[in-house]
Parts: sequence; C-alpha cells; structure tokens
Amino acid sequence: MKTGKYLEFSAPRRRSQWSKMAHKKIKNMEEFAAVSGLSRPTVSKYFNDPDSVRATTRERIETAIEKYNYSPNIFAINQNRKLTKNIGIVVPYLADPFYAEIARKIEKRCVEAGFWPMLFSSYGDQQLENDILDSLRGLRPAAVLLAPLGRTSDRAAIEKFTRDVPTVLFDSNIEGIGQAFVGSDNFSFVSQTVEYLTRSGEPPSFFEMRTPANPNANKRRLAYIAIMERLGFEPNVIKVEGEGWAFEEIGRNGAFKILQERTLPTDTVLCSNDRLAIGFLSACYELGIRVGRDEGCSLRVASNDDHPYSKFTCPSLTTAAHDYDSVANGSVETLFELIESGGRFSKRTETLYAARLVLRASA
Amino acid sequence: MKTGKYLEFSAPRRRSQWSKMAHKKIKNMEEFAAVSGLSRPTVSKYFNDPDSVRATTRERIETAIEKYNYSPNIFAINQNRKLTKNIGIVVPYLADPFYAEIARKIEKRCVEAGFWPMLFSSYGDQQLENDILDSLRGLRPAAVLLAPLGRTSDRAAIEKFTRDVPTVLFDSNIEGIGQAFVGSDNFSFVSQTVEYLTRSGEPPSFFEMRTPANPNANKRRLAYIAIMERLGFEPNVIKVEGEGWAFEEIGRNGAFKILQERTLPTDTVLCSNDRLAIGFLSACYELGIRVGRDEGCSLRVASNDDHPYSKFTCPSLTTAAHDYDSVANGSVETLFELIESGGRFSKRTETLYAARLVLRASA
DNA sequence: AGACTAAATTTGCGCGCGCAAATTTTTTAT
DNA sequence: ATAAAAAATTTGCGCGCGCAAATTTAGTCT
Repeated sequence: MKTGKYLEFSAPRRRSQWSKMAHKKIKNMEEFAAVSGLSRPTVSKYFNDPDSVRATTRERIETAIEKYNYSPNIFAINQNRKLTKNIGIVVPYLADPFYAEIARKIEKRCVEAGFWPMLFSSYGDQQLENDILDSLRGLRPAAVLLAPLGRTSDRAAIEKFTRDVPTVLFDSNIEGIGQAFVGSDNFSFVSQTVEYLTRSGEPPSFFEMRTPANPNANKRRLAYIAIMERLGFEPNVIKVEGEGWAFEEIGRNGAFKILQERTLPTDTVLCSNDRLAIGFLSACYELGIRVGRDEGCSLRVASNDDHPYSKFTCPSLTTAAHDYDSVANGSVETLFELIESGGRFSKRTETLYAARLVLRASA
Repeated sequence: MKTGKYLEFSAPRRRSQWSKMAHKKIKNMEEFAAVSGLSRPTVSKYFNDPDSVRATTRERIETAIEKYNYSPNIFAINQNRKLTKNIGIVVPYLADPFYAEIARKIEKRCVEAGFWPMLFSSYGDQQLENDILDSLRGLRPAAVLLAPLGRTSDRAAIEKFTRDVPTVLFDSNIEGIGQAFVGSDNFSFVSQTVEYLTRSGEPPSFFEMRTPANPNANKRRLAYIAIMERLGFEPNVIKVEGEGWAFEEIGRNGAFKILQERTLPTDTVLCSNDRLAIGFLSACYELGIRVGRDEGCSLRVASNDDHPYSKFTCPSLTTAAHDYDSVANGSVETLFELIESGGRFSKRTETLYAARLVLRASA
C-alpha cells in the first residue's frame, strides 16, 4: 500500500522518459545549485531577489530553472524567514461583485510585485472574520489588506490583530485601527448625486437600512443631510428593516412597503448603495411604477457605488461610481509602503477617492 | 534598526503584562509540550488528530492551548508532512456570484472537516489558470477542487496537473481529466424549461453565445435541440457575438440586435444562462418590450442557473435552478473520498445533479 | 599597477516540526 | 492475577531552506 504517495504513481513511466529529457528530477535547492554549478546560498539569494546576483549568474540560474523546472519549497522558505512574501486580503462579502472586482485588481498587483496574495471572505460573519484573522496570524504575512465587516466587526479582536500584524484597512474605515485607511469619499458620492438630482428635479429622499453593517452608510446619510440643508431643502431619511448582507432583498421589501404606503414626500429617491437600489427597482417594476426621467415616469431613483450590475437594471441606474482602480491601486501602494517601512507608519493616514457621477436612465 | 521585526515592537509592554497573565509566550511545540507536562511528539500527535491521544491527555493539552494560546507553526507542519491538510479550490470567475456562492459553501465544509481551503480565481484567463495550478503544486495540497475555464483552458496543462495532484473537477467537465466530476445535469435543466415553455405557450428559441467558454453551454444547446425534436418542434438556435466573461453585456447587445431585426420566429426565448438573460431583459426594457406571461406582454424569457440576481431582474426570471447545496456538498464529499483513497479512484466517476424549475414572472 | 571598497559567493548553524522505531503504559482476555 | 495485545508515549533523526559571518572576487580611484 502506498498511502499518500500519489506523487510516485507514475515514477516508472517517468523514468523511461528521462532518457529523452536527459535530466533527473531535482529534489531541493542543494541539488539544483549543484546542477547549476553554484552553491546553494547563491541560488537562495537569487530567489529572494533575482537582481541581487551577477547578471551572468542570474542567467545560469534561469536557464537551469527552465531545464529542470525547479521551484523552491514554499513551506521551507517561509518557515525560517524573518518576513514572508505573503499578503492577506480580507473582504466582508465576496459574493458581492463589488468586492470580487476590487479583490481581483488587488491580487493582480500583488502577484506582479512578487508577493503571495491570499484571499479570504468573512461572508458577513463576525466569527468567521475573527477566525480568518487568527489564521492569517499563522501565515506571518508581510502585511494585510483588510476590508472589515464594519459595525458587526469585533473591534477589540481587529485592534489586537493590527497590533501584531501590519494592516491597511480599505473600503470600511474603523477609526484609529490599522496603519492606514484607503477608501472612498462618501461626501463626494452623495454631494454629486444630491446636487444632480436637485438641479434636475425634486430633491431626493434618502433610502437606507435601519442598521447598516457598513460604516460608509452612516457617512452617506450624514452627507445627505448636510448637503440637503446647505441647499435649503428638508432632508428625509427613510430607514427600512433588515439585517445582514442580502441588500437587494432588503431594498426590495423596503420599497414595497413605502411605495404601497405612499409615504414618499418627493418623486425622487437616493439609495444608500446600488444593491439596495437593485431591489428597489425590482419592486417598482412589479408595482408598475415607471422609473426614470422620461415622460410617463413617476419616480426617479439614483444610488451610489456603480455596482457591476447597475448597467443592467431596469431602468439602468444613475449612480456615483467608485474609482475602482484608484482604490485598488491606492490600497496596494499604501501596503507596499507599509512593508518597506518595516510594518509601521509614524502616523495613520486616510486616503479618500472622489466619485464620478454616472448618468443613466433611472434619474 | 529593526527591519521586519514588527512582532517585537511592543515586547516591553507585553512583558509587564505577563505578571498579570502569569505565563510567558510559547515559542514552539517543544516549549508547549513542556508546560503541558508532555513530550513534544505526543502533542504533535494531538494536533494531527485530537482523538488519537487519551482523553485525559487531550484535556490537558486543550487546557494548555487555552491558557497559552499556542498553535503550531503552519509552515513547519507542512514542510515535512507526507500529506498536507491543504485543499485548493479554483473557480473560473469569482466576480460571478454563482461561483462565489459555490466557493463559499465548499470552503465552509472544508474548514469544518479540519482542512485548509485556499481559494483562487482564474478570472477568465488561461495564463492565470495555469499559474494558479503551478502555485497549487507547490502547496502540495491533499487534493484540489477545480472548476476549469472550459474551452479556453489549456487542456494539456490541466491534464499534466491532474496527473500529479489528486483533482476533482466541478461545474465544468473536461472529459477524462481528473479523478471525478461533479456538476449539474444540463439535460435536466433544459428539459424542464423547454417542456414548461412549450406546454404553457409557444416553443422557445435558444439564445446563446456563438463560442461559449463554458462546456455546459454546448450540452445545453444539444439538449435543447434534442428535446425540441422529441416534442415535434423545429429547434431555433440564436448565436450572438461576444467573447470572454461579460455575459450580461453580450446578452444585452445580442438582444438589441435580434429584437431590432425582428428575426425571432417565436415569442419565447430560452437563454443558455441567467447572466445572458439579465442582459437580454435589460435590452427588452429599453426597447419597451414587455416581458412575461401577463396580458400585454409580447415576449417570454426563461433561462438556466438561478443566479443570485435572477430574483431581482425586471421581470423576475423564470429559470432552472442549480441545486447549489448538492453540487457543493457532492464536490466536497467526492474530494474527501479521494483523499481517503490515497488520491486515486479506480475509475473516474461523474455525478450530475438535476435542476429545479423556478417559476417567476418572465415566462 | 596597487590599494581600497563594494559586491558576490561560500561555510555552517538552526528553524519547528513529522515520522519511524523503541519503549512504556493501559486495556483486554484468560 | 497474569500474560498478551493494543494503545499511548518517548527517543532521535531529517526535512529544505534562511541567515549571519567569513571569504573570495570584481569594480573603482588615484
């Protein structure tokens, strides 16, 4: 019986191929260094930084890599390293295409820079978020990019984690935690949508969850109130029931409620985020309420985020768009600076990116 | 200078806390075994399988874990282990909520079973898929769950990978590759939608991409044709242009084209998948074409998958639903069996799960 | 060309744990 | 109670590589 020896299953067949290939399987860096005609630490130096060896040496090594298809054992590398090349990326809800999109861009940049990004999702669950942080600790990452759950995060646990592991927060800020924060300027989002809506029609009511998980929601509500007051309008915040991360469902149910009760003081609604708006629009459709700025429409709906699906809602959604690239790049840049600074910044910085208004059919 | 010594930054403060905590930081398993009053290999045995030590021993260890907050170094564990507890999960496109949802369920099951799932997304890119497989090789996973890109996969690369690493394919089958396949029964999907549509109205045309990436698309087309013929109807397959994974956009553009050209022979359309349907419906809305089975509707649209957003389309989408739980559970079960079988099955099995018809407003 | 500096390379040790074989302890059967 | 079997525990070695200090080689300036 050869339990677990799956790597050996085809050894005989392979051996017969070696005669053609004319070189044997390299087991470790020692053997690889030998066939390269170098000492192991020189090869090791190359793998830590290819530019740290002489050009001729580098070429010899790279030729040998091609020939023998060698790569160092990732576990042995990390076990004894002072600082690993691992980078943890944690998002609150990966089934939300917004986070999937950001994560994708971040991963790409990390790989290009020679790091090992590892992606985790808390899926809206505090316990899972804590468990992920515990696991990450064991991976001894060079640094971590964390988009926390927000209100439902275990603040103490995250603070404790960030004391031990260099962390950049993104998307959701938690005051004072982590070495830096990179996110979006919620005031910029809401001011653009509110100003557009007021100058093109009635001032909007603001539609949101009663107890939003994401702290951006609170900032958006406050921005809405401030901007409305500055423009001389009466703010009207509509809070709908619902917990968790099923925003579309919550938006839909909330919309049914307020539309059937006919409590809307204006014909214009600004949703806190696009996922609520997606649900809102589906309720409008079912109730036969025509949404948009065309004639025959009785309601305008706008939102914030420019969710990947907001192009395909009915009608398509007018929204304030995240600068996805800037947030992703900014997060990664900050992270790399943090790593180069030895894991600490002298002071915590906050970087916010402005929104770009995207006019579509819904408002 | 203390480059990279971030773990030490608060050492003095911590030391002063030790007097309260009354125990010092455990550095390795040796020290941990000492404070537990046991030898290291006994402790090691516990971590490999808590049930493999005496109950009293187990209790002593678990008390000590609580007290000293010790966990073994993950890199040292894996470096010398014959078989790791790592499990690779690879999906073709994580920004598609369908895969995010499946991945989430799979990850959960793996963690519960004591494994270390690691999630990767190919993001529709063949090179990235190959790179991920290369990385996975280095992680020496106990097994890998792979949902390949499909048509755009590098078949030879995947075959080579599966020769070395025990792999279960899911979602997208590649004939003969991997130790097993777990997926959905495309015939079941299409037969249910086609039969429903034909008995409740006109027989459907089939709407799809000209060169779909996913092999399920081909099975669905063939199933559509077979079922239509069996029912005595003329099949009508509409192929629209477009490459890549932006299915909504492709569906939308394709719908504009065929709707404006008025080439549809029936008033009923079956989309190959929900993401195409989402785009299709958005085009219908913009063109003022009312979709559904109510009076005043000129078109019915149905689809396959029960995408998380299909509840929120306008109108909501009638579709054949994946049995998400079964596919996720079935994949994981098969994977565990594979691991217990030493990484090889005597013969390759294919497990297919039937669809469940979900009637909504669109057809 | 010689001396000095900087870069490249080598020697040797240790990381934290898995694993097999040897030993001890506990359980089971008589 | 005693022997045999089974389970639990211990001893000792090796995994593949990082890293610091020592050594050699290459580059620079006068």
